[in-house]
Amino acid sequence: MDSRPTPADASPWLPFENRRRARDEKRDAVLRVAVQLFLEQGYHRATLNDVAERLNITKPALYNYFRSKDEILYACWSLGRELVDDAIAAIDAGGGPGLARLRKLVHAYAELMATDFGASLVRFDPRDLTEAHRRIVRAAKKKIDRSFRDYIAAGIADGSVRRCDPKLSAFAIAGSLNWIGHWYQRDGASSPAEIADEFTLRLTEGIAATPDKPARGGPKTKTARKASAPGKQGRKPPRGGTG
Amino acid sequence: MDSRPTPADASPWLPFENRRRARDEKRDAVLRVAVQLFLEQGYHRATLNDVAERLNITKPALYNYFRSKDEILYACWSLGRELVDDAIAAIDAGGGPGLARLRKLVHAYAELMATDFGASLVRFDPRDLTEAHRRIVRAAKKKIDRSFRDYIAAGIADGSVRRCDPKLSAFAIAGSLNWIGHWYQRDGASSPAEIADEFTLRLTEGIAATPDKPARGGPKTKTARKASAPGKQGRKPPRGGTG
DNA sequence: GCGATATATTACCCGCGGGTAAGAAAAAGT
DNA sequence: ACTTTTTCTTACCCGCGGGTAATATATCGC
Repeated sequence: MDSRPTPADASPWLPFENRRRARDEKRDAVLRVAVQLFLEQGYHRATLNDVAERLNITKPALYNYFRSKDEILYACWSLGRELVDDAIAAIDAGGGPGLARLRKLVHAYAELMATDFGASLVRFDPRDLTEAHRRIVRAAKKKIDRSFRDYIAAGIADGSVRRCDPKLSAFAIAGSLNWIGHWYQRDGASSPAEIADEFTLRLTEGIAATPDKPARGGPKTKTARKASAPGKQGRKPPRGGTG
Repeated sequence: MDSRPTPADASPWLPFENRRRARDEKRDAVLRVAVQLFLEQGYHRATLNDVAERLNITKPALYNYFRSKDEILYACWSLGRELVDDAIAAIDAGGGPGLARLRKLVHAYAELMATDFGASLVRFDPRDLTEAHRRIVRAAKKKIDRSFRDYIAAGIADGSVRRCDPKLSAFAIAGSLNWIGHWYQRDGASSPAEIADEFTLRLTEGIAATPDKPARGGPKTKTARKASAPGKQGRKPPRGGTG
């Protein structure tokens, strides 16, 4: 019985059936629900009871997988961090002129901001974490910021980017991207891919060395529909469905 | 004794002296301290006891001026809103080409983000407010967004701005500005004026119709040191001192 | 001075929510 | 089938913090 493929987003704790999945899967399920709830209600308003309820379990069961609420928060953030790190690693490995790398990063980051774990990078408050975790967060953010600046600086060096202050330019670009995590919603007018395409263009055309002739034909953004970022992304679908 | 001119940022409730100031001044003092604490610790971590303590009073005394914690939050936000609205009104009154108005708005908004009440516009979570207040917040944000879009659209119409999607461009610009409210700190490397100058340039050069030849000489940002935005800003110093 | 009003204090309530203890129910080992 | 181990539930603790009641102290009009 029960040959249904489990709706992919469903809880592994089916109301009273086969509870036999691996521990890690359950842990992941907790995180998926938690990040969703934390984003939806805000960390402080979302209670562990809420999280448990959505999983068809009770609060204390969560403590089999996590030691505290803030550890769950950190784990969510941590998954998002992995995604960014992978993206950066892939770009670094790829090489190319500074501007090209910057654009890849902008594109990948923009798409990330439209995912739950990606958004958690910018919507969670580090002050809710322990000092130890907070240090890690600070370091990770610094690293991301560094990537933006390095690509810009590299671009200036290799001539693909106009002279500018890499620090403030990075702030401007990253700020714009981070904000996506605050306003993007699945039922919005633009798809993540469209947003990423558009932002990649807009945020880099200002500092690109070559004027770049931005689509004289019209403001249509659906030019680069070809799934954009090739590798890196498909590894761990943050929650494939329509949401 | 005690002829000191009260350090300007100090509490009107001096430990045990002349408590005789006007009600509104005290209310304002509550808000000044509250917004500071809410930003510094986060709304949920900051307790009313904390607020009261910094004012040399006790928690229940606050209830002479506000009915609840979230009302204080709203009042803080509301002050920030006034500042933006004033800025927009001044720009609208001034007229000029779309790009010029957009730049004025960017500049004013950037400087606002470096103030407590300005930052509260983007760092407070509307979900902490009552539904009624939340609606007001939504409307206000929509209005601000509208201004950005309108200036861009006007710029496209009058030829000062290149063709682009006003909606996404506004998102990109506003996002970048909003993010200032998250990273700016008084002891940072750049002053609000410098940041505002730099962002005004960077965020609009991409969509400006005239290439604008951005300072070929070098990445020095102090070019536009001439107090930038003329009127509108000096009216109500958000807290003049060095902070 | 004296009563009325505004403003502050002390002492308290209480609900919410993170976290825990003890034990039931599955799963797994043998 | 039995024990052992893991996982989950029921029932609870308790501290924090928003909010209130009752009362005291200024302040002001007279």
